[in-house]
Amino acid sequence: MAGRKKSELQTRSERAVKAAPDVLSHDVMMQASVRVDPELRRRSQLLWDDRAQSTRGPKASLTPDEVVQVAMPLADEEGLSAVTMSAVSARLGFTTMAIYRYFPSKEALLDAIVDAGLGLPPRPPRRRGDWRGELAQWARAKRTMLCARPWLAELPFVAAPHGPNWLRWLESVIDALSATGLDSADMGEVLSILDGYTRGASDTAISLARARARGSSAAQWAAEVGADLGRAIGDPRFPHFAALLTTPSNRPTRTMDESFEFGLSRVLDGIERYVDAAKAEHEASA
Amino acid sequence: MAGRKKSELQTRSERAVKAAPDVLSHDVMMQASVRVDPELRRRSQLLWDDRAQSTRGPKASLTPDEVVQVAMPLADEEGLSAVTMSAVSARLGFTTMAIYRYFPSKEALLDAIVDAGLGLPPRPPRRRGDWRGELAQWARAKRTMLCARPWLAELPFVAAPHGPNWLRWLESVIDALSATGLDSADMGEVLSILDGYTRGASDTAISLARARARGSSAAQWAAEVGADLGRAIGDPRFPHFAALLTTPSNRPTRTMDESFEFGLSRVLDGIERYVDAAKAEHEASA
DNA sequence: GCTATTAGTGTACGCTATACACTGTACGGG
DNA sequence: CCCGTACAGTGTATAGCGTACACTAATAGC
Repeated sequence: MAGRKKSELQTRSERAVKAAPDVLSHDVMMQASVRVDPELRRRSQLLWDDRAQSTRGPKASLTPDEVVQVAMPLADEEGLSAVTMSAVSARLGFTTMAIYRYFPSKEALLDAIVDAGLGLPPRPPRRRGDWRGELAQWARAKRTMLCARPWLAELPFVAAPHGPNWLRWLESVIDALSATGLDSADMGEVLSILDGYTRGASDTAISLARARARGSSAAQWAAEVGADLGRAIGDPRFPHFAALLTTPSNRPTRTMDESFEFGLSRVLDGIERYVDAAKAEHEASA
Repeated sequence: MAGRKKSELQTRSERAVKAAPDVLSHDVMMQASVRVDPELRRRSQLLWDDRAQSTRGPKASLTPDEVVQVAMPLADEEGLSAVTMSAVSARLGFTTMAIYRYFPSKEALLDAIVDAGLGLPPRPPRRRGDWRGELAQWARAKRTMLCARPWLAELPFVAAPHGPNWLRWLESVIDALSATGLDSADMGEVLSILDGYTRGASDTAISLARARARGSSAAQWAAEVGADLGRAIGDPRFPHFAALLTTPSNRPTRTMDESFEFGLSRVLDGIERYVDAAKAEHEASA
């Protein structure tokens, strides 16, 4: 902490990197004895520990959870940028600095808000074993959650500490994946495909919903996006895209939900093919 | 513009939404006559127009492009948060307010920086028609680009205007997709799967690279993430995840690149299956 | 040359996060 | 019992942000 000049808030994703992709091994994940950035460690701890061991002094009039429960509606109603320390504290009826008794920085508060915003993953069905159905259910639930809290998509996913709810979602999808019989490494990859698709598709839905709220109809949203995209028509640099815009589909138009389901099926197709192949290979060797 | 009180910067993704997914039809995209938020329209225009029709008055000592070309290294070197109006102007040797002669707001400048940061998509190969190979090449190029400019991932993808380079990437992937013979609606879905996977996988790679830059080894990154994730081990709420962490893989560990390739293959498998089915159906009906 | 237009400057404002010194409260040890 | 200590919440101050606005000075058309 000592000697740091710049605002701590800006450290969330400050340091840029030339990014040489490299080994991310399973084994290395298990080495726990390495020294870790103390600030990140602290933020992570705040998400997990119940810190209630103080005895002396006045009683706290709030809990960290109360602060989060007040801040979240603020984000829901007025967007993430409305979540300022003073706005949150005003809703609580305290001064701005009071919040710093519960969270050491806005960053830490946001971590908690995000994790609370994730909520709980869907309950597994009673009849287990249909991994494809369960993965689909998980993806639908996640998309619904992300669309319900669009401000989650405004935060850089990268480098945020992972709280209890984040881990619950992870546990949930791994639970479903366990029925595939895949190797643990493969499970990780499959998971990243499914999650990547789900988040991307949610972005699209959010983008539509947001424009809808801004103005009015889907038509207006289309006009806004189309204002960019429409430039492509007639521009010699974008012939295929222009063709895609102008060529009408010969089947009935899909709704957003149908689009999501369509893509989800393709994703699960790819996964299923690998699961089957892996199963066959496993049986052959046994 | 008149009467707006809040900082214009915060409007990028300000208005939150209850998000009822709905129709996103192809036809509605084509209705161009709808009224559009004038500010967004303005920002979009700035990305596309060459605005050089002034005649009277002193000559401009800069161009918008020069500003962007100075701002981008700033983001590369010191992260997105280092891109402040005063930092950019200082590098240019002008006062802060000078930039506002070229971009009406920081938002508009960021739009331009992002589009410049996207760069150009890969050139299509001479031998055309191998759509699977071309899609893979596109995804690899996009991942490389995203990893090289990790600050792109820090900006909310949602609702940003789409500039020329963004459209070039889109054109490029649609070009490759054209060889599939898919319906235009289907192409859109397939594209969203591939792009979602690519962006998600890039996030992971960035996260690793960033932690590497912050501290040192992959081991340290693993310790940071593991500090969160390691809590799961022994926690009764996360049995499957703990099992995944502790069960060693029986095959050699994948590198990040190998992981990406593996997932990419699964994604393309799913797409290929649909392409084949669609082709078969089309031939049957013809 | 006059004048309208425009590039860049200087100043000021409101907003942000948050450091720091303070006040008052309430428990635990004497 | 009461006093000292630890801690909750307040008040004030600061640095930095984006940007509105009034200004100066330079340019080109009439």
